[in-house]
Amino acid sequence: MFVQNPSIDEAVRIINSGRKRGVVVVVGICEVVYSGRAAATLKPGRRLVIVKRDGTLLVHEAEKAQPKIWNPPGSSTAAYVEGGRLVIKSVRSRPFESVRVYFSSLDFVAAFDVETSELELVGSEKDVVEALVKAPWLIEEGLEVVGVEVPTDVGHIDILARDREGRHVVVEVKRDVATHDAVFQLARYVELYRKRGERARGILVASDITAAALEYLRRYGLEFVKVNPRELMASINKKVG
Amino acid sequence: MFVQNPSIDEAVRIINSGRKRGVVVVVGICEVVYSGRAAATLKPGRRLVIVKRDGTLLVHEAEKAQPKIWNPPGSSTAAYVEGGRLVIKSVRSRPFESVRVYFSSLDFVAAFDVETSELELVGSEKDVVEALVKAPWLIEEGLEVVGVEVPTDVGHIDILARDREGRHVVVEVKRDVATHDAVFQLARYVELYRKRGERARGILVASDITAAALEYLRRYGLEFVKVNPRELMASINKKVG
DNA sequence: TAGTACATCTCGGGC
DNA sequence: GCCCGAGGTGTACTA
Repeated sequence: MFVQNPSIDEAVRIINSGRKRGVVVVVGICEVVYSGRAAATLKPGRRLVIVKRDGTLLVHEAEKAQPKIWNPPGSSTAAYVEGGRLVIKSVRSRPFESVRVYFSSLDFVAAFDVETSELELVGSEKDVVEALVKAPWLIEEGLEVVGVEVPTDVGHIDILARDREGRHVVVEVKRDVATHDAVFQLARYVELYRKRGERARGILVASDITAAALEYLRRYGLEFVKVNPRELMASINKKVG
Repeated sequence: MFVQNPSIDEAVRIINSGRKRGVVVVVGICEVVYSGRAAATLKPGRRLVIVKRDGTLLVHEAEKAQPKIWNPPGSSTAAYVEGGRLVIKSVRSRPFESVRVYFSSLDFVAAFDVETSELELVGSEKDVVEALVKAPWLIEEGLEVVGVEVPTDVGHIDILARDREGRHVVVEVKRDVATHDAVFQLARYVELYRKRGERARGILVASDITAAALEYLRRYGLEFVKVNPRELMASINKKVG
């Protein structure tokens, strides 16, 4: 169901009724006004506007992955006519944010029966942690896992373990390049034990680490173990079947 | 330039040539395979696929603001025919990631002369910092700004100042609710001075703060000043004109 | 609902 | 190109 060079009334009808079926796509020359936590306006230009059935509004341009202006799911989005122009207005309540799209000309309007499906993603940090729990020897020989996602006063410890000498080992996992933030995070956890006078080691497990982060790591007496998430997943799948 | 129920050859032509002009929109039943740092597949379903002239590939469904699958700007994205089916393939080099969209049926293909424009956003953290630099008394009476975005070993200090007693004051600014992360960040900066034996205070400026963050703040001997970004911007505009 | 942490985050600025 | 941090981040999960 779509219309080239639609009349304004047709456009309003398609946007308001077609949206429920899935996704509405509108292309035309428009101004966009955003006002909420911040504020911005887009001068007249041809843009791709998407309205989804969950209230999502996206205003895309010819570059970049992110929409220039948007309102997230749960927004109240609808079309109407004002001063002879098509207007799409979207309002989000908390925090309050409003987006209005004023069309001066319409190239195209269409509603599509697009659906939503489940995505099973493999390789997220959670998967990496799970894999390491199953194969802690990949971090260090003789490591015994004591806990996963252990809550502390200053955040969650990804993996808590004991080494062969019975020392606490805090393991912080990053699926890609670790920055100094990860080091400070790890340092906070290790500090909890060291303050209590207990011997504790900290190991940062990541696919790589920035030079600055590595320096801090050494300074704090922490360790780095390089683990490639892809290879890790592969080796685990091989082992486990 | 658009075609309903296009032939596969038409679709390939429109996608590969029309993309350069701006944005190509394809709707049809497709399977999607993503493989890279992580991996995922989408079972056959009707989806909205967008190809941008900068190589961006977006696979959208009927809900959520984010695409289910995507490849960012700079990817090599192109269409071709394989086994009688339209395939859109997108490859990103570093890190390597590949997305392939296999269409079993096509509802719609179109290329639009969408452009890109400049967005002037008002109310970002940078704006808040600038406003506070102009009106430091809103943080504390008698505060003298010494530096902005001051680089340190552990990150950039938003605002560096001196109080009436000549003490260093590190100001960390968050435009919305500050979490414990902001506190730890601030603590890192203040620690730099305190370690050197210099007296230093730390002030977290934000529109609000979580209970947990406030507790850490007190524990570290740091302070919180509530500043509403919108009111701040308004008051500054009034003052400055 | 608020708080927390992850994301194939994306994006822009600095060096 | 790497590094770093903000983002109107969005998204899922949990208490």
